[in-house]
Amino acid sequence: MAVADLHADPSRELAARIVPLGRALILAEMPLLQANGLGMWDYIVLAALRRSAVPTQLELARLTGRDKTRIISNLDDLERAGFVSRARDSADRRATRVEITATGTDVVRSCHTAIVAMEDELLVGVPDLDRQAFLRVLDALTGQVDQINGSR
Amino acid sequence: MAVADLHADPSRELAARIVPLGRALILAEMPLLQANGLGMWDYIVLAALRRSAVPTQLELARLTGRDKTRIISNLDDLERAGFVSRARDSADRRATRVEITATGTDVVRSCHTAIVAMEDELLVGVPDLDRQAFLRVLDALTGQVDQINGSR
DNA sequence: TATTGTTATACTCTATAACTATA
DNA sequence: TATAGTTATAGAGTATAACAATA
Repeated sequence: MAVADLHADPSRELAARIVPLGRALILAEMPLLQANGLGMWDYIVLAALRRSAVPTQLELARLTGRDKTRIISNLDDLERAGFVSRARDSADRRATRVEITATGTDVVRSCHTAIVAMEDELLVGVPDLDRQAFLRVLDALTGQVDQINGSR
Repeated sequence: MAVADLHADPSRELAARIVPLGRALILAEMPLLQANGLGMWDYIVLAALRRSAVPTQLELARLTGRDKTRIISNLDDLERAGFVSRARDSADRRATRVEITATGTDVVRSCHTAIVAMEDELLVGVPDLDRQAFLRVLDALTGQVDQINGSR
């Protein structure tokens, strides 16, 4: 079977189609992030902080799916770069409040714009109705499979 | 923002939707594979062998995206379990020809059936036209993004 | 005693280099 | 000299355990 036919093979399962696509998308995003001095996890963390203020560092780790011990080095880097600020919570002095800075917001917005532009380029030949159906099914699948795996 | 809204957020990029879905799908497949005594890579290798006879071990590694050094332990396991057979190529005695056995075919078919059934369950509420559009866009995206990343 | 952030440790996965036997 | 398969080593990524400060 030719490589070109491989993806269109109806016998291939969803995971066999979706996982390689995810890998390829990340690969395509990498240079866009690196141009802004960010690693993938840096961007994920910054994007989460931009979407909504996150109470504590632990909550941020949970929200981004990153381990609480692994998110530390990311926050160290981001703080050193001036993209986030950390401060002890005055109410609960065990907790650390993380906030995105103005420059951090600029950087994450710049990355987001570049990524969306790249993705629009990918979808240039796809009809609008197909795009909408794609996103619909994508969200439906995510909801279903998260439910199976214990909702996480 | 509530967790349920997170996936439907139109500001989230494709990768941020697709990668977690891929992870979740693999997680959902795991128990089905383990029930047949297979790991994920075992299944990927067996499935590739079932799809088409692969000339050599190296070719098999390239086709499945596995490192040529890492596929060895998988083939060792699969051979020990009687799911594949290995034999030196008589024409080029450096090369090893790998073939799937009858029991290997049974096992991979059993896994495939279970996985497809699981996925059908996931898509139970999705209209046929949406499914078709989903797969269309999925294949289109894969083609585009592979092209960007050097077609591999 | 439990929890937040942190550090240290171990374990998995992967990539690279080096070895053998063939060509 | 180059290639297929193998082994050994080192690196990155992850999870687990243990610790200090606070509740």
